[in-house]
Amino acid sequence: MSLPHALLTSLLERPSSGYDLARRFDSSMGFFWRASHQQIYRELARMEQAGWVRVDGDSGNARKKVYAVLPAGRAELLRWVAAGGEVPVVRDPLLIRLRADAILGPLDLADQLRDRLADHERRLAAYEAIADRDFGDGDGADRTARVRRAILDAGLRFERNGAQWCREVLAILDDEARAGA
Amino acid sequence: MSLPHALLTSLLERPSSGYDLARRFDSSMGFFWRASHQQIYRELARMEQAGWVRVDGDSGNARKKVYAVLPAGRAELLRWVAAGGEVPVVRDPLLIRLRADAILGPLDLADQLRDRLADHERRLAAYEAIADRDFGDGDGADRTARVRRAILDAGLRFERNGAQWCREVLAILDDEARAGA
DNA sequence: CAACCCATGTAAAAAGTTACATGATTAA
DNA sequence: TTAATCATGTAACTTTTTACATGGGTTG
Repeated sequence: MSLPHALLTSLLERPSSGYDLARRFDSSMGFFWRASHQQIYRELARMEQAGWVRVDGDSGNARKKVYAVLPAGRAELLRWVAAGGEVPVVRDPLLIRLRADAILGPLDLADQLRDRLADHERRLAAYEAIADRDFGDGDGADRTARVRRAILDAGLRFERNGAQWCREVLAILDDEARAGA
Repeated sequence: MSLPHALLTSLLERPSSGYDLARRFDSSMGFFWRASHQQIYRELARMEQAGWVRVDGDSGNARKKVYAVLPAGRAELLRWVAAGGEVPVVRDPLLIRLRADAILGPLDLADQLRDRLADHERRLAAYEAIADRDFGDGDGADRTARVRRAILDAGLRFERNGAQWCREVLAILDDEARAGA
């Protein structure tokens, strides 16, 4: 499982509450890992049990629990990073739908592809904004910045590639719509 | 859930046993959906219960159960295709590892990136072989072939893009290895 | 004072993974 | 005759999703 390690990484960057982490998993981190707040709260509780994190002296708000990584958590993260091995799973229902379309005949998927394209473009714009803000100045960058930039590039590439594919498929579907009209 | 609909699509193409389906999910179909044989057998049993498929007169082998789609299954598939809506989840542990590397300092990830690159290249070669075999002759293709080709293109693009990204990241990591030596 | 964001959880259901289990057929 | 592949399943466990639940603080 990778969620606890994603959380450890985030907490090493900056001690945070479950709520803060949930928001980060919704936005910037969301493109390579997603998790609901329920998952995050449960996992934080487990990690505290395991002695990987502790609740810091909360700042101001009585309900807010700010977690920080303990040495055991750091060790566990390093162990997991070195272990490697998992291959990410790809699962795209839209491709199943396209396959059904190929077998059963035209199933009117152009709108769904347009939605997907808009999705890619929206995220691409968001990532480009982050790129401009955080890496805009150029290449006087240190190692940390270069690696972080590489992570962002994975997202940029993914969205650009996905958008371009959507356009190609739409060209096929729109073409036949014209021919059929 | 999309697994039953992936199965319905496969069964519409050709009535098959759970074992056949499991093999297809391991190979050609594997790039956009994966499922273990346990999942598949359980799901086929549910689908039979629901009246979406039935066991065909088995051919020869007494143990083999060949499933075929019933009208209710076809209707369910069409309903699900039209419904749309899900956004595929992206979850890549390697990006979490890279993030840990950015925060904690060099964590020796070059080998893992080389493994990932080899993985992309291996799958790319497999998809290109399928492309040559099934779509090699050119563009005198009918609609079904064009849509099927579009599905394969999603895989080709994904692997090419992933491989290219790996090479970029390796350039960064190898660069600093040389500088550090 | 209403609406919205902050903040944390519980419970149940669905989906996916891992381990275990069995037996037939086929090719070397 | 032994090993590989065909063929189907059960059971236990883990992970993820969805629905439900509560209450404080802030701003218009």
